Amino acid sequence: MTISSRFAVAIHILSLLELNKDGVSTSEYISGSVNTNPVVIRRIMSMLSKAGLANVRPGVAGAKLARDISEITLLDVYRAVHVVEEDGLFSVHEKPNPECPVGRNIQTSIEPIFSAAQKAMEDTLAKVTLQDIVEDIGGKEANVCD
Amino acid sequence: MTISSRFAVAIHILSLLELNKDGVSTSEYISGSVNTNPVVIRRIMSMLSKAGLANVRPGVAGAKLARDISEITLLDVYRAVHVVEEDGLFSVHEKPNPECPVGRNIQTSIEPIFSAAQKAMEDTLAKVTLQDIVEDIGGKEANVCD
DNA sequence: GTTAGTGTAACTATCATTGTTACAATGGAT
DNA sequence: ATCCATTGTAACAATGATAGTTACACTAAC
Repeated sequence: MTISSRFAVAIHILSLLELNKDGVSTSEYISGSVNTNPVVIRRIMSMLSKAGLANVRPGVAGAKLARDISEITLLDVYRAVHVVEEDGLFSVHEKPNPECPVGRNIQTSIEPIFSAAQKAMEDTLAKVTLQDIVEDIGGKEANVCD
Repeated sequence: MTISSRFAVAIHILSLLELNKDGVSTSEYISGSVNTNPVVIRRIMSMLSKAGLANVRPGVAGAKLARDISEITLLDVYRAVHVVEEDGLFSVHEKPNPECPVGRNIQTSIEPIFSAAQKAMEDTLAKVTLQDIVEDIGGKEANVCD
């Protein structure tokens, strides 16, 4: 099991929007950098747009960041692309036997721990901004895709 | 996406082995508490056995814990059932365009962060032992499944 | 009006998960 | 030695998510 690459692609997209901020970032252009189908990009872009991270308009070529990259955390991106639901990282078997002490208590015993573990992961994402990524990626690279 | 319920079931199984330590915990018996098929239990038990957390023998009815529950962390269980590979919680798109500064750097920029986030989650699991679970579940419950 | 680009539905292929049946192998009970 | 409950595992089905693809309606810049 893995968390969908949608998340990584979304980070890629937003970083590219920043580094290509003076150019026109169409889904075609972005898909060339990500190396996938433009529709995949548009689907993710739609989620980013709904989450208020990027702006796109039908008919108008090119997406733009909706906020400064220093104000977008990886947690924002992660939530935007719906890769993991709230308290939904771990799944728990649904119908344990209520006749059994273990069966009738296991869910409530485990859930807070699973929840805390998920939160620890998400807190880590919250501490990183797109700016950190872009600095790491493009700080030394002068140009954008040819 | 969710982490397989194998993990939750494994915790359930091991907790049950503890609370039923004086009884005979066959896959049939356990499956009754988990409410699933005995084969599902045997499959998970096989992983727990390989990981040195439980002992089972072909032909001999009933599994037993291989260690004291205070010495088994949820991380041990999580690793045992292979729900997430090392550095494999997040997936990264595999072939970004090397011609593009973003494409050729995104993977190495993101990976350490993904790795740290995963580690934060796993560290949380490492801090909880089966004893914590069993105390929470069965501390007040006197009996085991009828 | 033409045209490039976005939005989205629909379909495919692939994969992991979970449950199921089936059966060989094991070892305790008799 | 035989019986038989149990374990170990292969094989298969059903389900659901993912990622890619084609197709096409809709939008707005020119």
